[in-house]
Amino acid sequence: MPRPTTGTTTDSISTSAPMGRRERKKAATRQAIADAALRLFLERGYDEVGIREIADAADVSTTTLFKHFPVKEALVFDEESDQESRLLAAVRERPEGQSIPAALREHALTTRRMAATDGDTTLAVFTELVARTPALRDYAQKMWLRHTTALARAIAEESGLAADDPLCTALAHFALEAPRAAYSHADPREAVIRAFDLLEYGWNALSRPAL
Amino acid sequence: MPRPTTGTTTDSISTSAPMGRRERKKAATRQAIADAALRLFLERGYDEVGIREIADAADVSTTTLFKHFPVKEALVFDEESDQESRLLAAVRERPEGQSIPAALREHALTTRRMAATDGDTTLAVFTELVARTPALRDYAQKMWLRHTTALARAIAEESGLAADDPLCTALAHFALEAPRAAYSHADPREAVIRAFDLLEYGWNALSRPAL
DNA sequence: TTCAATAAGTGCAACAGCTCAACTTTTGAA
DNA sequence: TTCAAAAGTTGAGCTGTTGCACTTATTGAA
Repeated sequence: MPRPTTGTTTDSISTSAPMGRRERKKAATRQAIADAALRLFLERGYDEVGIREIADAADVSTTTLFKHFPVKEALVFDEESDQESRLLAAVRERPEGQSIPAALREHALTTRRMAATDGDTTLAVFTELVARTPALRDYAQKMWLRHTTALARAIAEESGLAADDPLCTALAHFALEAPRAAYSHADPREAVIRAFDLLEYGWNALSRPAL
Repeated sequence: MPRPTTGTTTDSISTSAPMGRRERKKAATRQAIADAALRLFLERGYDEVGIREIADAADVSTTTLFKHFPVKEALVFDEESDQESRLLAAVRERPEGQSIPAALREHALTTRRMAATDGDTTLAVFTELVARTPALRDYAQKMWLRHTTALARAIAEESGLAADDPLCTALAHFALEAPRAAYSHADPREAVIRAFDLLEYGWNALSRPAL
């Protein structure tokens, strides 16, 4: 998910704990690096900007940069844990009567890159950057897949199946893969919908063995 | 898929065309590189062996090595096109009355890493190498995913759906992802079976709109 | 047989991403 | 005030990978 601004800001973080000077400085450094990186990436393209250059622009050493971001791709994606929360919430707090796959479909359509370009140009440009850069696409995909386990657990709880039922893992994994499967289609949105149809029918047939 | 021998061999290739000296030498060089690489990898682990060392062992320059194999991971996996053929054949030549997902499940169970350690220790050791090395796991996965398009087309032909029906893409993609979804389970075999159950029910419900 | 075109291979330098070890500064608290 | 941990720096260096200029070997045709 994109960061809200590109300008150098010392954004307060949503945690209410009043962090000390130390933490604030650390956050500021991190932010400066991320801002510099995003600006350069948008200007010239991801592959055209090197780590050393970003470090220079943020006025830190490359070593420091890598202490804040484990790999180059991570400079682009922040807030991974927030995403996981939203994903799980989409399942847990879905409307009455909505199936789990249906909730996941909705979440996929509104969140992940499927969002129609509504207003926010910054977001649109950011999205385009990711879409155009294979390394970033791959990384984004892996990011989502990292949440498979948590999602599978949530699915198990919601459905009453055993926590380690392979069916839950399979649904979780496939649901997170769906946008990628749809990526190369003429109409990705439609492709996502159909992919979830597949999952929904299968799930409904299998998740209530009692019926 | 593993290569049959580790010893340096100038294996004849199954193509009947009597290749000239040039092509033969090229193939021999390639084989020497791959053999050296595999031997070293098995001895000391993938990450512990560098490109320069492999090139030395095969007595070629690193430049030459990269002319034969585009990336380090490719040193381990050969015969990618053969795999694709077998995958497509599994769908096209499935027994009468067997559904497409069922055929894919069977193929997944008998081929990819699911094979019980039956006899061939070389294969077992090779499989273990891949399983233990994240970079190789990822690469193997990408390899399979590269066949999504071809598989989707085969599925479309066999089912009578439109060639670009998203349902075919989705099934193809999910079927190729299934082993990975199952990877971390206590009983991966069982997990693969259940994952394909999900796909099979969904597919059967959706692939015959006329019924 | 000769010869030019082509492909394979070489050597080396360089770049990009990333890590390591040793060292300095800042900071929070005792 | 003191002191250990955390944050940051420096600089060297490793690894995968590429570009470039160059040498050979093989081949198909003249």
